[in-house]
Amino acid sequence: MTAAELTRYKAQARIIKALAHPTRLFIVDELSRGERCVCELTDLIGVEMPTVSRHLSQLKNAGLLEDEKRGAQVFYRLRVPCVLNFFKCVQAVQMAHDAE
Amino acid sequence: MTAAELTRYKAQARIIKALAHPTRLFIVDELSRGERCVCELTDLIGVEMPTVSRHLSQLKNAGLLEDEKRGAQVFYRLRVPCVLNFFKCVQAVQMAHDAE
DNA sequence: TAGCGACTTGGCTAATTATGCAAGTAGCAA
DNA sequence: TTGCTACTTGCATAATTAGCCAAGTCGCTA
Repeated sequence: MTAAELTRYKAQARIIKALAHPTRLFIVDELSRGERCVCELTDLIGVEMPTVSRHLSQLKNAGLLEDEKRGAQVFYRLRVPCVLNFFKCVQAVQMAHDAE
Repeated sequence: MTAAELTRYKAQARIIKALAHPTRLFIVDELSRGERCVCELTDLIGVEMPTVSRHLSQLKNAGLLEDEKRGAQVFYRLRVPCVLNFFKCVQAVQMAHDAE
């Protein structure tokens, strides 16, 4: 693997890693139905708000979400809808695996 | 998040996590061009064989690869081609992010 | 301007992950 | 059966990640 390839794969891994957590998958799934503020997501998920906030930052830093402050609240939304295709493929993997 | 949802997201996260590493992305990319034995991948990647072997196990346990022993060698191949679509979407994320 | 609610960040700890070296297994060939 | 090559697994360590509580910021409203 060349240094250039390594750099490229690291950048890709960072994006995929942002999705590689149950809570963050839940967030993406929820945001596929429209924007949500941090407090709404916190209620839905059931962990402390600081934890949710960090998950959201991670997704945002990876380029998957964008945020908008409106008054005291911060709303997050999906930036790149194609990530939802991941779910379909993951299901295909699961079915192939279960049927082994 | 209900207990059932949590279980589902955990299972999905495990599969996505298997892809969330530069070396493992390289492996998937390489295997998209055909099966490879552990020694070939080891040469290409440039880390110790035990490390490559563990990355391969992780991908296999997630249901992404299958292996076949032929003589002293073990050949790995992609099991679910749709994971290659991930790369396209990841590129879309990167472009959207860079253009921000 | 004082106080409140919504959010982010700092600091810490526990858990997970990545990697290397060493040791073990399995197939083949002398 | 001895030895060699290909691979996996054990064990230890370093690095990363996830979570909580506490403290800080920012916008609104009394």
